Amino acid sequence: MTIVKPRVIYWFRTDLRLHDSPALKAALDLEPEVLWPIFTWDPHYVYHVKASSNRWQYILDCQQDLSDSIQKLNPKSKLFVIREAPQTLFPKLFTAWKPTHLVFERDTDAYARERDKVVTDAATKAGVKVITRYGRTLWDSDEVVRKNGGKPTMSITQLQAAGHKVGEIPKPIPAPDYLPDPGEMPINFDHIQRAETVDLNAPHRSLVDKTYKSIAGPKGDSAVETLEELGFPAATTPHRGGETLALAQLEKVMADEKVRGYFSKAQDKPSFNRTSDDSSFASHALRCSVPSTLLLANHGSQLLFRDMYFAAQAAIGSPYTQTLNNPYVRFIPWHLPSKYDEADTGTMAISGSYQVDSPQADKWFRRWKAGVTGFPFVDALMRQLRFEGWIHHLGRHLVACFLTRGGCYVHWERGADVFEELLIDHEPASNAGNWQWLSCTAFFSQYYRCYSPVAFGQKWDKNGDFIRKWVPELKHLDAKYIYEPWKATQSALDDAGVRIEGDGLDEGGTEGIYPVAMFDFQERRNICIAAMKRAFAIGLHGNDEAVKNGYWKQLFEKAGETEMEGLDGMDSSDDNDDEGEHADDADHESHRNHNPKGRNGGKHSRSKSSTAVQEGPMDRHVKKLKT
DNA sequence: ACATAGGTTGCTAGG
DNA sequence: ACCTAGCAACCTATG
Repeated sequence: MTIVKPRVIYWFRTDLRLHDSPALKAALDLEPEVLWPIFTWDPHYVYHVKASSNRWQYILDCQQDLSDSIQKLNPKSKLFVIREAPQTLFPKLFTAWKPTHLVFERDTDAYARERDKVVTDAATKAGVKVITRYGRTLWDSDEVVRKNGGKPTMSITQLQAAGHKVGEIPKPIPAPDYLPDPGEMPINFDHIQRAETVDLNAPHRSLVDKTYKSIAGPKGDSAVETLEELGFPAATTPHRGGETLALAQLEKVMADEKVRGYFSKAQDKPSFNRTSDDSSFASHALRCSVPSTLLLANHGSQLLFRDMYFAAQAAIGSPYTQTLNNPYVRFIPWHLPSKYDEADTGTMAISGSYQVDSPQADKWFRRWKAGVTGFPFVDALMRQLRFEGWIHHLGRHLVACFLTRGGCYVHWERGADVFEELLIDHEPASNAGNWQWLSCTAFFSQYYRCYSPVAFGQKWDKNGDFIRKWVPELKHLDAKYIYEPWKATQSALDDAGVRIEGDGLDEGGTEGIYPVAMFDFQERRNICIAAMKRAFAIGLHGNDEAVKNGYWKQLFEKAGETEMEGLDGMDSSDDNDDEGEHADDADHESHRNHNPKGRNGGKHSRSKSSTAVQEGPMDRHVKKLKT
């Protein structure tokens, strides 16, 4: 009898790190004869998930740093990057390389689980043993869900109670001090290039996409991809990714906090300008480099929210990142709703595009995205987001509230799309969860607490230094007006050398011109709060029949709602919303947007929260009326 | 059943 | 600089 020593493929995915990796430890505990550290480029992420150059650069940084760290431990090894979908690649590797084990860190999102099942089934068929561990979160999200009665964790109390039942958070595992040699890596099989026709990133590519041109890259050495290979222009972010850098930053922050006596105090006053040198770096450190357990000491509360979102995602599955079919998110008839993939009736997953039910709301959305809303604090944040791929999480609160329930009344899925594209620290579970939180569709519901684009920033930055940095048009404006330039006197504007005009969308950054504010914030705030109140009274959720079959519209109309999908803005009545050429006829019907006060929908079966997951009385009502 | 307290991180006016 | 009450009134957790 011959004893076969383990030959292990370690499959790196989002866990681009060596420290505190239970899965990597499990792989090394096998005492393998050979270990292949590999990364596979998955077309799902390349073509179906929007990402900016900054995001790609950050991920490539993480991969390159990991590869360097592996090579330091064993000069024969590195991160071998293979350009093919894992679902088609692994069955061929199992035959060609003859591994005994495949090891990886589990994910909680629906796509990854589906993909991993395909790969795991292929492994089983090929006689390869699969070992997985959790490792991205404080507790195993699936365990948390189990201890929470199989239900998603929709509050911090639930998460803490469930986490307590799961047990102690394990101590961080040190990085390994050796790695076995990689085995032979014959590529004696056909390379399947991408089959997809969809490419959500096409508009952002400036070069020809060569991502899948060859299985081992242009030099045939399985090196980390470059932005050029991916077809993206150079990144603008000053933030670099990678475990080595992130750990060094963590060490510095902890040392600083000790010196300043902040060690036990979770929160300093937010500073929107500081980034990599303060506690806010935690979010992008978490993305793929620094294990959460190492951050626990001084970022404890933030991490609990993250675990809450991951466990919610683990329980809810694919509808977690959307409204439709999601029993746990409130239905609110926001503008610019997602288009759903008609062909894919099984999951009803969002297809990435949206309906322009209101040209006005669409313009507000495009101005928000471009950082030309005419609200300087909003614009500063959105411009920093685009350039750096990072903004302070309180800044994220403000711009998210402004786009959804506290200004534009645009669907939170639009905002989540933009953050997904631009944030280098983007994680789907946290992104969707936070957008649901801020828009009061799940996790949080106090919609009358509404962030002001003027007052919120002033609390910490009276002089508007943050605005001056990112909105240079207003650099010399008196601090009295910097948050609300529409109030500035002509002489103050003249002194600052700025004119307030246009919508900021067409000109290519004309110097000395800053756009007119999109709307009167107080007015929009009141309209939105009133609309939220009526939507809460109607009480629909993402899986209610009335939402799926469109009957919701009649319910909202009966309640006298006008601030909703499809019911406004089909004329160009808004006085700020003209295209600049026909300003004179802009004031007709200017009162059209005002909500009639009065009847609210409260009488319509206020579905209690506990009925959200079942068929409520509303559903019977709807079915009856539908025939 | 019902009441009460609490909830990452709201804003404003007033002391 | 820092606190409080009032605003209008959401949901969850607990006893």
